[in-house]
Formats: sequence, structure tokens, C-alpha cells
Amino acid sequence: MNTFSFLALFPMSERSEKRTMRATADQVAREANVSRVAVSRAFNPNASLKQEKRDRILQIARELNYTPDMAARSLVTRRTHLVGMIVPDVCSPWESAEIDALTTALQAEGFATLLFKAKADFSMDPTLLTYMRGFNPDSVIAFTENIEPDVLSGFLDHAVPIYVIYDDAEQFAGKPSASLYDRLLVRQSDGIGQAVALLQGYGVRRIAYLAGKTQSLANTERQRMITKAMAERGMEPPVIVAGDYTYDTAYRATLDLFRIGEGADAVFASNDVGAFGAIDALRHELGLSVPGDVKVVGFDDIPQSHWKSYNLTTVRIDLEERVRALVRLILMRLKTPDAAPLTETLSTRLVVRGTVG
Amino acid sequence: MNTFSFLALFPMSERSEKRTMRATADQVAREANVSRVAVSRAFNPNASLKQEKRDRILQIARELNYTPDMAARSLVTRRTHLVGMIVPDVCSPWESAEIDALTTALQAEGFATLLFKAKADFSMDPTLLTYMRGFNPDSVIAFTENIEPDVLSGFLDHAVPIYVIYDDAEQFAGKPSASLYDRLLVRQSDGIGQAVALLQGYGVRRIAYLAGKTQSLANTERQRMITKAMAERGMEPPVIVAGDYTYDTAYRATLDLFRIGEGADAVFASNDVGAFGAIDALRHELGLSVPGDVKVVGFDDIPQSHWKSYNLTTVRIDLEERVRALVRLILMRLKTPDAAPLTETLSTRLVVRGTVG
DNA sequence: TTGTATGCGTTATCAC
DNA sequence: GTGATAACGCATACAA
Repeated sequence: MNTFSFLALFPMSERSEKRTMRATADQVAREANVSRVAVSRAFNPNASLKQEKRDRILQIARELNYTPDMAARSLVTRRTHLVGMIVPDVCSPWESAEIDALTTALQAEGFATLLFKAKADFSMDPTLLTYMRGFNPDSVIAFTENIEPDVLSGFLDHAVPIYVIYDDAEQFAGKPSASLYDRLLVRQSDGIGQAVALLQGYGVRRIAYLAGKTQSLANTERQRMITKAMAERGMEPPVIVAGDYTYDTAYRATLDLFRIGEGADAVFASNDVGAFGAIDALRHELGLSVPGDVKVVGFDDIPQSHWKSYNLTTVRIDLEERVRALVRLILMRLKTPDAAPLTETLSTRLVVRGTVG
Repeated sequence: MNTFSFLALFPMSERSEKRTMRATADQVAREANVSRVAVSRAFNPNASLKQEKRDRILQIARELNYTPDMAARSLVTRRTHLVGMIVPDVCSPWESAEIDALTTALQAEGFATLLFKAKADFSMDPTLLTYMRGFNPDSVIAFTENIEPDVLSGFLDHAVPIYVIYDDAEQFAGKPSASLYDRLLVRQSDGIGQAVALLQGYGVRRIAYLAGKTQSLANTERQRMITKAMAERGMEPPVIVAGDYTYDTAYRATLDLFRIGEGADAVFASNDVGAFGAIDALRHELGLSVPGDVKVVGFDDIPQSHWKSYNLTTVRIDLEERVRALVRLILMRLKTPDAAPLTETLSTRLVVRGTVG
């Protein structure tokens, strides 16, 4: 798409006369014949200030192109209005969509997103954390799963984790002070149960689970829930195929499964992108029909899943709902740090399209 | 994919004893028996400080979990080490890849990405700019095309734009003070010329250009270059089909082109995602073969383009190269604001896959 | 090489 | 409701 047209810089060079362009509160105060404090109050809705005076100050501020300096403000308020996001792979469809939604929601609440790129292998670079710490984000969202909250908490002062847990809250009771923290419970089993039922309804007996990254908690729980759902329906445990959430790995793994391994009646992928890889391997290299010969189910329901070439039947996680819940938790904890731990719950459901039938 | 596992917050509540956890330069100084300034110097490689002393300070800083406060630092240095990015749609494959690469490259240079979401209709919200201004980013990258650099420059003090221009540098000579600014010249015509030649070689006579957003400069230039390349080869001008870079619009537009309009021998899409929409419409709804009945060419070469369902022949813009050039320009201008304007050039080339043949 | 004094732009505290 | 003053945490100029 190649959309962006230009970049703008702030050289702050000597030639540019700082003080004429960038107005300060003092200048606004002088111009409006009020104290510097009055200007500060004018920009703080809660502060008491005569309405007429506030209006005049705001008007003059606009004329002088004045904006309060967040850095200076944060120095004294101890609030940066920055939310750090640590992401290993911004390009991934699900993650980029989540970044998008989170940024939109947080921006509406007055927070800006501070984006950091983590190593591709999901290892948490201590340097990165130190670097980020310098910016003092009010909150941090980590898109990685192989780091224990306690590790991050140790690096970031006063960090209070929000656990994202899956399906079975009790399972996580053993975690250190688990119940002390806020939690987002994702009921993956809801959609997974529907998917397994649908597959069985179409005569599927052997399901292969195309796994995601092994460190991923979401992945191991998906696998567990699929196995459970199948057992409840009297089916044999799924064949587990190693994967890492990427298209290319899914493609090759599917090839191996059907050429070297014993194949399957259906492939349940740990995410949609993996499902795409499986579908393409089945159709374009193995010469099999989807859903005729093999059924495929994905997980996430990213926008690409409705593209006609795939038209994927998948377990949907409602992104908007998920982000709303997360932002609710963040803001709650930010505003009332001492409130009792809260648990938000998120359901999933099967979206039936064309890869099962 | 649903990867992230938890969030960490900084409540900064009263109960948390700020001063014990968050070490300050003074505390490190006291602990190391040096002055506060020495600590500052220890963290600034250029400052002169006895090596042994620096090591000791750094060691103690590590023990105390001390990191310099960027906000306080920026207050005096006038440098925030923040690069603002204004993006209308983070989920778009090309843009998310570009954000990823830019963030990685800038992070290596000590800059953090400050992400802002613009309105979907690409209109530049003045509130957003004011909001962003408060954070004083050292540089701003805008992923929108319908805003004149001068507008943004007016909002942000001392903003010096970097124009991204296309194919024909002279064409932009008329812009206000165009030659005063740094520029990235993208030679779209290179890859476009190759694509048109290939299409003609396979007997294509009528090409439809599936346009992108009309405000997009890249789009209008692509259209112009395709028309030019076709004229040079004695071909009739392309049929112009309206689009907006999205899959759904491309899908419907292709349907209209072949059902209501007169069809075409080939569809040249303004981006890869649009090409996917065209391919799916042709194959799955119009019952046509690609490349048998209709050839399709895209633009960008996003990762999805090699997915077997599409296997798209496309004009590649080297993302890494593009980002390197941009970062080079940014850093150059940041370090030496008064240097002479620079122009970086970027070529494009055709990647031949399976949708032409 | 090192330390002292000053200032960056803002808000919180306390008077009035 | 309003204004003076003191922080916030750091880097810079200058003096030693």
C-alpha cells in the first residue's frame, strides 16, 4: 500500500528560535495577565477556576499554539499517560489488530501507545525492559507468553500484572499470588466444543491439532480443551503436530503429516494463519479437497479468514470485546490501585464458513 | 493468535513507597559517594569520567535498579527520543510491516515509537496533533497522504518534512520549497515497466488498473506510470477501476468490471491486498481462471503474496531498504539539522509468481 | 576529572 | 478563586 507521504522532524537547532515558536505556560500567563498556576488550572478540568478566566486562557493558549508539556507534567504528577506495548511481531494479523484496537481505546482515554519490538524468539531482553523503564509508562502490555509476570514486575517498579488465563480458572490457582491480581478469563472451550461437535457431525474421526508456539499458554490450553472435548464425545485423542503460528511452518507440517504421517480427517489449527498454511498444503500440493477430503478449523477469526480463497471456519475471539475488557481492567487499576482484584470473562464462538462441510 | 499473556501496571499509589523502589540519581550518588552529576555523566558515554568511577557508579545503579528518567532528561536536553507515528490502520499488512521495521530500526538507535491512531477516513484530526504535540516527539512519521506537509509543519514546531515522491522528481518541483526538504524518491516505474512488458509478452491487450485511495499520491503516480508504460508499447490506455486498497472493495469492483463493464485481459492492482480481492472475485465468483483467462499483478509484495492460494506476481518495494533510507534521513536531519537537503532513491522490481502466465 | 549552581516546564502545597 | 513558592529528576555551564 505504501501509503505514507512524508515525515516531519523537530531539529530544535540553534537557528530555530525555540522561544518564539513553542509557547510555554509562562508566556500564556503573561499574555493573559494571570499567574502561571492559573494556566495550569485552565488545562485541568478538575481545578477550580472562574469559567470566564478559563475561557480566556484557553483562547490565548490556542492563539499562541500552546500545549502543556507532558514530560514536565509527568515529572510532578508521576503519570506519563504512556502505555508501553512489547511486541515480538507487529505484522502478525491478530497482533496488529489488537495493537490497533488497544491504541484506539487507550487514546480515547488520554493514553498514548509506546511501542517496543521484542526479539523474535520471544525472549525478553533485559536491556529492552531497562530502556522502556526510562520512559516510565503508566502501564505495560506484553505480547509474549514465555515470561512470568513476576519477572516483569521485578523489572518495572510497582508493576501489577493482569493475567490472561484460559478456560479453567482453578488451574491457575497455584500461581504465586494468582488470585491477588486482575484476570481476563478467556473461555476457549466454548468455541472449541462447538467446532469439535460440528466436525463429528460431518463424520470426522481423526483430528490433527496443529500446535502454536510451545511456550504459548493459549496454545497448550487450546490443545487441552480440544482433547477434552473429543474425549467427551468418545473420540480418540488428537494427533499433535508441532507448529509456531506461522504460515510456512503450518504448510510444511501439514505436508509431513500427510506424506510421512498418517494424515487426518480434519486439521484444527491453533490460529487462522496456520489454518491457511494447512489449507494451501492440502489443496495445492497434496491435491486434496477442503472440505471434501479434509476439514479445517482455525482460531481467532482474523479479517483474512473471510477471504474467498480460504473462507475459513474458525473459533472467533471477539477482538473488540477483548480489548474493551482489557482497557477496563487497566483503567480501573490505574484509577483505584487498591481496589479488589477483578476478573473479566470473555467467551468464544464458532464461525461457520466453508472449510467444514 | 491471541498471544499476550498479561499486563503490568504502575499504580504509583500512596501505599507504594515511591522512594524505596524507584531509585533516583541522588540515591545512586549517595551510595557511591560521588556527586549527583557524576551519576549523570556515568550514563552519558561522551561525558568525561574516570573509567573506574564510571564502572562503580553503573554497578551500584544496577543494584539499585536505577534508570535515568527520560522525561526529566528531555526537559533539559530538549530531546525526547520519541518518534511519533500517525497511522490510520495498523492492521493493514504493508503498514504493520513498515511500523515493525521502523520501530526495530529506530529502537536500535535509541528511539521509541509513539503510536497514534488517526481517523479511518484519513482526515487529520487537529485534536490528535495537539495531543501528540504534548509529548514533544523528536520526529513524526505520518502514514497519511491527504495532508500537506505544510499543514503538519504548522502544527508541530520546527517540523521539517521529508517528502516521499514518485518516479519523476521534476514533477514535484512546483511544490512550495520542495527542493528545500529531504526526499525519498521511489522509482515505481521500474517495476511497473517490467510488469507491463511481461503482460504484453503473454498477449495481454486490455489492462484494468484497480486504483487505490484517490487521495493517495502513490496511487495516482502508479496509474500515471502504467498508462505511460502502456503507451510506450503501443497499448491503449488502461481501464480505470475505482478502489481504496481494501480486499472487499477490490472484490466488488472486479465483479462490476466483468459483469457490468467490459472486463479485461489483466488486472493491475494498486496493492497486493486489492489483487487478492480481484483474484478471488475472478476465480470464486466469476468462474474465470487466473492466469488462464485473466492475469493479475499486484503492488508491494507483502508476505501474504507468496501464499499458495494467491502466489501473486507483484511489483516489489523492498521494505527493509525503504525503512533504512527513511531512518537514515531522519537521523541525519536530527543530528545535523542544518545539513543540505538529501534525496534517497528507492527502486522497485517485478517479482514473478503464478498469476501471470 | 570533578563538583556547585542553575534551569527545563509543569503541578502540588499552602497561604490569602 | 487565586497567586507565590517549592518541588519533580536530570543535564549543562562554569569554576575549581
